[in-house]
This record gives sequence, structure tokens and C-alpha cells, in this order.
Amino acid sequence: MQAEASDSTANAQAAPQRTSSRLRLAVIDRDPGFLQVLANRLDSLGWEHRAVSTAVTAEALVSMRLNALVLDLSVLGPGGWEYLERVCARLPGLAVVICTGPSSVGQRVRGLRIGADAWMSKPCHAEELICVVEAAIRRHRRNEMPELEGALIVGEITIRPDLYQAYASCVSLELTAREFEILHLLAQSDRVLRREEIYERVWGYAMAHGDRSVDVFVRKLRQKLRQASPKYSYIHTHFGVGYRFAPEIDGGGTAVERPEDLTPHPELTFT
Amino acid sequence: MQAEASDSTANAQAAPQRTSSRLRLAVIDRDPGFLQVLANRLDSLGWEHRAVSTAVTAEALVSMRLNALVLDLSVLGPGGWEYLERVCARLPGLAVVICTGPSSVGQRVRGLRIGADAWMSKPCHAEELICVVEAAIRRHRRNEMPELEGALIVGEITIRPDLYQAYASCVSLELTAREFEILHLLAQSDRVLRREEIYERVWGYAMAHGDRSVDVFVRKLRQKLRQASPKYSYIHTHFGVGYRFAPEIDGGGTAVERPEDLTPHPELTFT
DNA sequence: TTTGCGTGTAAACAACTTGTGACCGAGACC
DNA sequence: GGTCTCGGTCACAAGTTGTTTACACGCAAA
Repeated sequence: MQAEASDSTANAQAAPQRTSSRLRLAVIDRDPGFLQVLANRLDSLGWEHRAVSTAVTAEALVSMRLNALVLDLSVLGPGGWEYLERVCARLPGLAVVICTGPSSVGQRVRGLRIGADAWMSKPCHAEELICVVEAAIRRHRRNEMPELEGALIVGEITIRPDLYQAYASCVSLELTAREFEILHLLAQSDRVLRREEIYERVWGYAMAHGDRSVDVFVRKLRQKLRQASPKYSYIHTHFGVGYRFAPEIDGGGTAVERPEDLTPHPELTFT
Repeated sequence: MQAEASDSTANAQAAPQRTSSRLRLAVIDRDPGFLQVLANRLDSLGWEHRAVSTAVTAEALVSMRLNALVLDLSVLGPGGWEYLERVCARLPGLAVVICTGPSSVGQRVRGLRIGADAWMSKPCHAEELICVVEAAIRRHRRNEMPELEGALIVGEITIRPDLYQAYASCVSLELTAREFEILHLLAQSDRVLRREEIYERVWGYAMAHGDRSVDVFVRKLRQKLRQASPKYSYIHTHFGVGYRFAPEIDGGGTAVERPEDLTPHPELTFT
């Protein structure tokens, strides 16, 4: 069973270019054993997760920017159905999985009708629960993912994934598809990226030894960035390592402009 | 859908695809009792359904224009996993629910990872199975009732979903059904749509590699749009990516797109 | 400083993507 | 049965992009 899990990544994300951010999950439950096992499994999968022991407002769930919610109805008491209804109505893009103790067909039907995506009965295997959550997320993503991709503002540049294009004060940089993908990737990460890493994430397969494609594209990007936004330098070379993206004012030190303030940082809102 | 209350962006995602509002379900199973009970329940709900006793090709499923598929793996024998994989790959928009006899956690994990949306164990209550299918369909469902959708005015063109036709100053463009569906889809979204995305939304299943149908229809659309509204150009090619709809005055700048459109949309920024 | 290697730059070429017209078969309609 | 419309495929042309190659420049270690 564990072996079967390995090849699952292939179909989980069909497009290798898509920068897959970590999945974010919240669990409303009080069973320490259940939470412990689940947490271990989620950690090893690299998910961001958080357990809460009581109902939190729908607004709070919104601010957590979740992909999925696992919910034990028994911790909510009699108001559980109304709570579920509110959450499903307020967050139609959220994958909601109910994982609770023994239940009747009528209860399960009610939960699913209200808007839950799946119902699992405890005790259950953590691996199976995660698969069910993944299936629910997969379904939601197909419809809602494209719109959730937000614009990125770095220095004077606005990156618009929905238009596959970047702009400097409303003027298009006229990036080609590949140029855009590389810029987008670089701009999303503030650390140094090795060429092999860039190549693999943009092209989708391993870089051949000696391939200079990344260098050439970086040159083209720099040229277009310089022309559109001459005051800044954006892509910095780390000799012998790779490239790092950061808007910096030419001649000066690091950028004065709020680089972190405007850049979305999900981590900050999650914890 | 309970998402009705949300803003217009939800509607923008919806694509005109099926004229029929009845849900279409196929069941691959051989258990007469199970099929009988399920059929009764589906009939009273007004679903179109069909039972088949053996695996049918993915192409045959495509031609059935299904919303959902219920599948007993035991009737497929050892090739069941591969079959499931093929079907899920070919019909990414299809809700697939596996309803089969006793199984191991490993089997359920494998099925869900491959792409099934849910797994139910027999024996099960027909009502619950239907709820699970509904939950799986819920987000896949692409279209609202055509009658409820209002007319869309873009540039000089008026798109009337209720008449399945587009007009330029009260003169019909004489669009065919396919042409209209593609135009409608494009006009509802202001971002770049990849060919695969267009195909999947309009045709209802995955686009084969190298298929040029979308290009050809875009050409026919452009021709009719040009003839009816020569001052504008509507469908723009993003090389290596796909197409984007936006009415622009030929030779001039954008007609509808205002400068603030290039600054991040409110819903696209994370504050 | 010299040397070796990694990087910047530019142009040429190869590969790919898209536009376009013609064509064909299936199904609707008469 | 014949005709027409429509959806879809094919092949070729035109245009754009990605990759390769070659050489110059700059960094770091000896």
C-alpha cells in the first residue's frame, strides 16, 4: 500500500510547471491520538496544517486561506449542522470532509446535502482520510484554481498569471510564455534558485549538463526588465550557485519599497 | 448550487456546455438488486441513467455525455485499475464514484489516488450513494440554467445565451452551436484560456494531443466577428499559451480595458 | 598576475506554434 | 434517397520562439 502511494504524484498535479504551493488544512477535532497520527502523516507530506479544538467562525476560516477542512461533528454539539451550513455557504471553494464517529445513513445524507464533500467514519486510517481530502481538493481546484492565482507586485513590476504577462506601470513587458514562467517562478521565491532547479520546474524535466538555456532567458528577462523599469535591478547572479530575484534600486542597497508588505505571505495569516 | 450568493466571478467560470439540466449517470455493475433499487431512486429524482454490465471504452463514455459514473471494480477484473486510470485521464470533468464490495485501505487509497472522487463499500444505501455522487458532481457542474443567464455585451457584440446566438447591432452572426459555446466561454472570462481548458469546458472531455479543433473554431469565429464588427478585434492569441477575449479597437489601444485593469484586481490581491 | 571556469551577450538556426483553406463524413432535413 | 449543414481533420504556409553556438568578460583560486 505504501508502495502504491509513491506513483500517485504523477496524476495529482498534471501540469509540472504549475508552482504547487503547499496544501493548507485545518482539523476541528479533540482526539489527541487521531490528531497525532494525522499530523505526522501530513508533516511528512509537507502540508501546512493546524488543529483547533472548537468551532471557529467562518471568517476566521477565510483568513486561514485553507484548501481543506476536516471536521468532527461531535465536537460541535447540536449546532453542528448550522455551523456546517454556514461554512459551506461562506467558503464554497473549501473542501470539507466530515470525519466523525458512528453515524446513521440519515446523518450522512444530511451532511453531504448541506455541502460536505465527503464523510468518513472513525476509526479510520489516516492515509485514507488524506486521500479523501486530496480527492475533494482536486475536484475544487479544477473549477476554482485559475481564479485564485493572484497578481504579484514586486518593485515597479506587476506580474499577472491570469494574463501570462508582466507589466511596468500598465505597459506590457511583452514576455513570451517561457520568459513569463521563469520570471513568475523567480518572483515567487526570495531565495537563490539553482539553474537545475529553475529548469526542472519550468521545463518539467531534468536539465542536461552544460545547457545554457536558463542563462539566455535570464538575459532576455533582464533586458526587458531594464527597459521597462530602469531604476531597479531584479535578477541577481550568485556566482557558482544560481539566480535570486529581488527588486533593488540601482546603485543603492536593497529596495526601500515594501517588498514584503505587498507580497502575499500565507504563512503569516495561517498561524 | 449554494454558491449562488457569491459574486459574479463564480458565474464567470461557468461554461455553457449542456443544454439538458438533467443529470446523466452511468453505472457499471452486475448486481440486479442493487441496480433495481438505484434505478428506482434515480427515476424518482429525474436523472437520466444507464446500467452497463461490462467495461465500455472511454470513448463510449465520452459520447454518453455523462455527469457521473458509478463503478464496481469487481466487474472489471484485474484490468480495473488501468481502466479507472484511463477513464479519469480522458474525462477529467467526470465524477467517478467507486461502489464495490469489501476492500482494503490500500485499495481505496489506490483508487482515490488514481482519480476517483469517492469510494463506497457495498452494501450501501442508495440514498447515500446518490448523495455522494451529487457531492462529487456539485463542483463539476459547469452551467447554470441558460435561461437564467443574462445577455452579455462586449464591444459591439451582444451575446444571448438564451437564444444561443450573438448579434452585432441586431444582426445575427449566424454562429453554429459550437462556435457560440466557444465565444460565450471566452467572453465570460477575461484571462488567457489555454486550448486544453477551452476544449475541456466546451467538449466536456480531455483534448487529445495535437488536436487543432479549437484553432479552427477560433478562426471561424474571428471571421464572423470581423465581418460583423470590423472596427474591433476580439480574440487575441497568446503565443504558446492560448486565447484571450477582449474587445479592442483595431489599430488603437484597448477599448474596454481601462488602465486600472492592469493594476491588480481587488479579488486578486491578498491584503 | 595568471589561469581556469562560470557567466553575459548576440546572432543564427532549428523547432515549434498558429493561421488558413480545402476537404470529408455523419447526421439532420426535405 | 438526395441535399445541406456542421463538426472535425489534414496539409501547407507564415510567423514566433527556444536552443545552440561562439566569443567576450569577469570572478575566484593558485
